[in-house]
Order: sequence, then structure tokens, then C-alpha cells
Amino acid sequence: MTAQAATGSATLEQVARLANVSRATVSRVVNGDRRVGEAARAAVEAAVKELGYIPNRAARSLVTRRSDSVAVVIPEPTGQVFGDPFFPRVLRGISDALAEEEMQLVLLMPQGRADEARVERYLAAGHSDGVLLVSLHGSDPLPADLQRRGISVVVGGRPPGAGVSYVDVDNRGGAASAVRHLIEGGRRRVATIAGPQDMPPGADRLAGYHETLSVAGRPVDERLIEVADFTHEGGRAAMQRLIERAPDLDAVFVASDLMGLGALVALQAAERRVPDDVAIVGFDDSPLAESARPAMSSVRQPIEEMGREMTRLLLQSIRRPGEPPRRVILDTNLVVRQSSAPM
Amino acid sequence: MTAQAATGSATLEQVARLANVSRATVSRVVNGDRRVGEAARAAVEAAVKELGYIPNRAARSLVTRRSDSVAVVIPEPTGQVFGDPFFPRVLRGISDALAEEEMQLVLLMPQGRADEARVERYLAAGHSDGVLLVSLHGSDPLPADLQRRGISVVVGGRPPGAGVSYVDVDNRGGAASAVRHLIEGGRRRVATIAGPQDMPPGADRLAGYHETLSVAGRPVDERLIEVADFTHEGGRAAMQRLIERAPDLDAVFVASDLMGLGALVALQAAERRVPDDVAIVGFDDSPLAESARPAMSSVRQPIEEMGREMTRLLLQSIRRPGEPPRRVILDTNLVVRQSSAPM
DNA sequence: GGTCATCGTGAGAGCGCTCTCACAGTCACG
DNA sequence: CGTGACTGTGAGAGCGCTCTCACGATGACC
Repeated sequence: MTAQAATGSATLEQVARLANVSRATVSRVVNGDRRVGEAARAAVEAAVKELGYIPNRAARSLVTRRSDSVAVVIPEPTGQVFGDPFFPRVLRGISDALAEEEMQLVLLMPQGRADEARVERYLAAGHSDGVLLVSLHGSDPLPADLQRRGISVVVGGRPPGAGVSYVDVDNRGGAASAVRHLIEGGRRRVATIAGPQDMPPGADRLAGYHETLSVAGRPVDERLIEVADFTHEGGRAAMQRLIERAPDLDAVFVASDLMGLGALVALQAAERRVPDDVAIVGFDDSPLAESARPAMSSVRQPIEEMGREMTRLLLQSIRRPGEPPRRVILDTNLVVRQSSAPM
Repeated sequence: MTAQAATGSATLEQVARLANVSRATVSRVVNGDRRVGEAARAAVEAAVKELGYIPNRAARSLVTRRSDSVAVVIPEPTGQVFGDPFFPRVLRGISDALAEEEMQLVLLMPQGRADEARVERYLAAGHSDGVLLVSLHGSDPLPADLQRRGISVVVGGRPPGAGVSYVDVDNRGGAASAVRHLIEGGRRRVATIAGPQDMPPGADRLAGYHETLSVAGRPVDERLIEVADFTHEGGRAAMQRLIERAPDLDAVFVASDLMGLGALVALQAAERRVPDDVAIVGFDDSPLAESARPAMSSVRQPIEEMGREMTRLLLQSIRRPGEPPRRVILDTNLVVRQSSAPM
């Protein structure tokens, strides 16, 4: 035969006939219901194997009113911002965790308001069992809207409002560990290049910087703080301004590796040796950090783990609706390289 | 009421009742069938609006035997290799094109053999209407397998075998334009750092280098050719070897920006000025190229467009099965920056 | 005015599955 | 031995939709 129906596969009915049992029994075996006799189970399993039976998801969904799929929403700006592969890594974590549960990942990448409306309609229609939102620029009304409609949502990254489950990396703690490391390395004037303050990671990393200085009894000097936009060029320009304003700085904590690379360029242009004159620590531990010269110390984030944890939280929320929102903060760890060698 | 069923929404039946027509008529209106009277159509549209009716995909799929979804398969190594955001960009293109057709994107990221088997089972079951495979390291038996089963497949990047539709970027042409640009800039000894030769982009870019030299009547000097692995460190080491072996080189075409950055580091270490002593052109036009110092010329690839074109091809193949495979090669364009200023 | 195509519409079957309910069989208990 | 609990199984309804077929109404044509 030519076109052996792609959608082909056998049906429950056929399996039942071959195994000499009812459809109901086959369904029980397939779905792992324990109240099935030994003989029947064996017969069904043999028949399933012989026919290469795979359940039809549509038929199942129709009656269970579950889709066995999870929507992952990645709004426009998020995919762009990062030079390092943040986005693929979260997806990998999510994909992993979903595969274990035999659930499907439906990816939605709205661009522009029209698209966002479409996405919202799609989600509101209940076409997915739950929603994971990977958003790093806060202020998205989507999660709250969906939750109001009774749809489970988990956000990746700290959302601005409360009331929604989320998983975040310990940005504050990570920043703190970087700054502490610089201080312990004998640095006296530790500057920082922060990220945009309307983005939670930007704000939280700066908070970690402040906190650590104050714990260490160091005064916070405004001249040692610059805010940039998480880009390479932004980091370069910020470092240049810092050098001009505070020529005596001897260390800098940069809130992203990409900015860190830019900062490195500015330091070289200003003929400051790294790490001899100025130590530098980045954030993200992207591949760039390792291959910079000198190799750049950086705060590593468990990004895949974030995806996995988001998924776990979501599945729990789907299975036990109505529970209060939860949050999970994942530890970072500092990877020390040459750029922050002690004085 | 408390739990206002998330999956709620109205049914065709209810819409039909409200509009005073049959279910069939509602179905026709919803699916854009033109043979419906003006009055009936208006009544249905009003009812749909009033009830906020959204068709149930599962029910529809069950009868049409279409899923209105497309699977995108990204095998393990592909997501990792690239420092620049190749992978999110293809996805964005695909997502875009699918959204226009109201189709869903199901993302599959198998890791390891067990996962790949699961993916294959899923696809073979016909749970998606077609498959897009984004693979850059060739030699995957999946596309051929699926096609044999009568499932539409389109591959992103040139696959090693024939017989499968694919969309690729004109790697050869892009490399040629880069090399031509260097020659026209007055460079006499143009070297290259190629990518792995078992990856089609690696091989094709090197072919473009060869081709252009021969067209220009230049001898191909084996000492001017190094193969690396698309990483920063690989590029650096390769450049170092080139300088040692052919100290008189005055230009280098590097098959990826990440390697190009590495090469830049090696050139600086060897105290060769860019572009005065040595000109350099990369490939990918990633954000890194722009922010390098000096800013690096690079071959830009239309990656989103690749995703869109893959989707178009796939949808055509789904709608008209049995047509012969097609291939689409997308043009690149050279972005000239400081690193390759003429002598 | 009869014949035939065309158009708009409705009735009804059925996609493949789950799940409730009923029922026969088995066993423990009084 | 009757009663009740429990276990394994099957019959059958029905999830929401599409699509075929049939049918009445309309208009074109001879």
C-alpha cells in the first residue's frame, strides 16, 4: 500500500477485540488503573504491542477535558535582551520536566499587542492545562488575568506584583557573594554596573551590592554606581564613566557578563590592568565569561533548574487547584576566575 | 460561582440554539464556508460574540484527523553550539508564521537516545500535522524515517542526504562575498578559519572560500586554512596557528563570529593591528560582532526568515501531500565594519 | 410548465476515548 | 446459608465537533 495513513495507528476498539476484552478494560490498562486482572492485563499488553497502539490524544482530551499540554509564553522583549543563551536553557529545563510527565510543550511567542491578545484568547479558552510565563521585564498583566480565570500559572523570574507562583534565581544573594568575594580579595573601592532598575534582576542585583557593602561596614558611594542596559556597549560606556568619576576604584561587580565584556574593553582602553589594577566579576556565567581575557569571574545561575522547577510547581498547581501561590528561589554560585584574583 | 470552569466556554450546540440555526450552519460560519446565507451568518456571528464561543480543538481534531499543530524538533547538540541567539531566532520566525495560520507550535527537545525514541513515537503517532527539524549537525535519520511514514518534514539547514525538503542559508555565497570583499580591499594573503567539516555550514563556508579564491585566480595555500570548532577558544587557537605558519597573512575570513572574537584576541596577542595589518570578517552577524573592537565585519543571515520559510514549505507539503521535496536557499548579506577596512 | 442545476440549510452519524453504572463472581462474617 | 463488601469486567452514554447526505426553495433553460 502507498499512503499508510500517518494518523493511522490502531484504536482502542481494535486492541480490545484482539485481546478479547472490552474497551473499558483496555483503557484501564493503558491508563495504569490497578484494578485489572492479571490475565486481562497481559492480553491487553500483548495486543497493544502487536498493533503498535498509541492512544489518540484528541479523543482523550475531549472526554477528560485536559489537554495534557502546557503553554510556555515568551513575550517579545525577553528573547532579545540576552546575548547569552538564557532562553534556550530555560526551555530545555521545561522540556525535560514535561517530557517526564508525558506532557506537551506548546510555545507561544507573541510579538506586539495583537499577538498578545491572540495568546490570551488561546489560553483563556483552556487549550492548555497551565501556563508558564518567562518574562524578565515585569509588569505584565497576563499572569493575574489568567489566574483570575482559574488557569494555573507559574512565572519565571520575580514578577512585580504578588499573588502568583514564581521561581527566581537568587539575584540578590548572587550579587552579594560576588561583592563579598571582591572585598575579601582585598579590594577597597568596589564599584558596580547595575542593570535596568525596572527589571527585577537589575534591581535585585543592585540590592545585593548595597546590602553587602553595608554588612561589611563600607560606606555606599554613589559615584561607584552606574546603571546600564545589559548590553555590551552599555557596559563599556558605564565603565568609562565610572573610571572618569572614580579613578581610584579597584573592583567592579557587573550585573551581566555581556556588560562585563564591555567593561573589560573600557578598562583596557583606559589602561587599567585586570585583575592587577581592577578586579571584575560578572553575572550569568555565560560561555563568554570563560573565554574572555582575562577569564572573567561570574555568578552562575541554575537556569535549566529554573525551568524544571517552574514546571514542577505548575504541575502541582494543576493537580491541586486552589492552593495558595508559592515561590522558589534558587541558589547561585560564584565561579572564580582570573579577573578577580586577590590583590 | 467559584470555579467558573476554565475549560468552560460555550459549545457549538449553544451557539446554534441562540442563533436559531443548526449546528452545521454554525460550523460553516466558524470555518469560513461561504455557502451560508447572509441572515444566518449574521445571527451566528452575533451569538458567537455574545457567548464568547471558542471552538474546542480536541473535538475538532477528533473528526478532522488534523491536530492543527506542528512539531519543532531541536536535538540536543544544536541548542548548545551557538553562542549567538540562532535558536531563539529560528523559533521566532516559525512561531510567527504558524500564528498567522492559527496553528500551534509544539516544541520537542530530545536529549539522549531514550528521548529521541520518545519523540519519534510521538511524531509517528501523527500527533502533529508536520515536523520542522532544526538540526545543524547533519546525519540525523529522523527526517527520512518520518517521511517514509508519510509525515511532512522540513529541515532547517542543509541535511546530508537528499530527498527531504529543506531551507538553508547561502553559506557558500555568504563566504564568497566575504572573501571577495577582502580581496577587493587589497588583501593579498587571505586566510580562513573554517568550522567543523562534518557540519554542512562548516563545509559550505569553506567551499565558498575556495571557490572565490579560484575565481579570482589566486592559488589556494593550505597553510592559510585552519579548521576549528565554532567556539571562541577554538578560534583563538586556530588564529595563533595561522600566524605562526603564515606570518605574512593580511586577512582572515572566520566562519563564525564567536571564533572571530577568539581570532581577534590572538591577533592582538601577536600584536597585529586590525584592520591595518590584518583584516577580519566573521559570519552570523551576531550582536558580538558589532560590539567587538574594532567592530567586526560579518555575514548576516536571515535566521527569522529561515524559520518562516520552513513553515511555509511545511504547510504547503501538509496541504498537498505527495509533492516532491523542495529546497530554498536564502541570501545572506555582508555587513562591513571597521575590522575589514581596505588597505 | 417541466426538468435540472444550484444554493442554503438541517438531521444525524460517528471520530476514539473515558467513565459511570450495573452485574457476576468471590470471600468474610454472623 | 444469607448478607454485604469488594473485585474485575462490560455495556453504553456522551465529550464537541465535522461532514455527508437529503431536502426544499429558487432560478435557468428548453
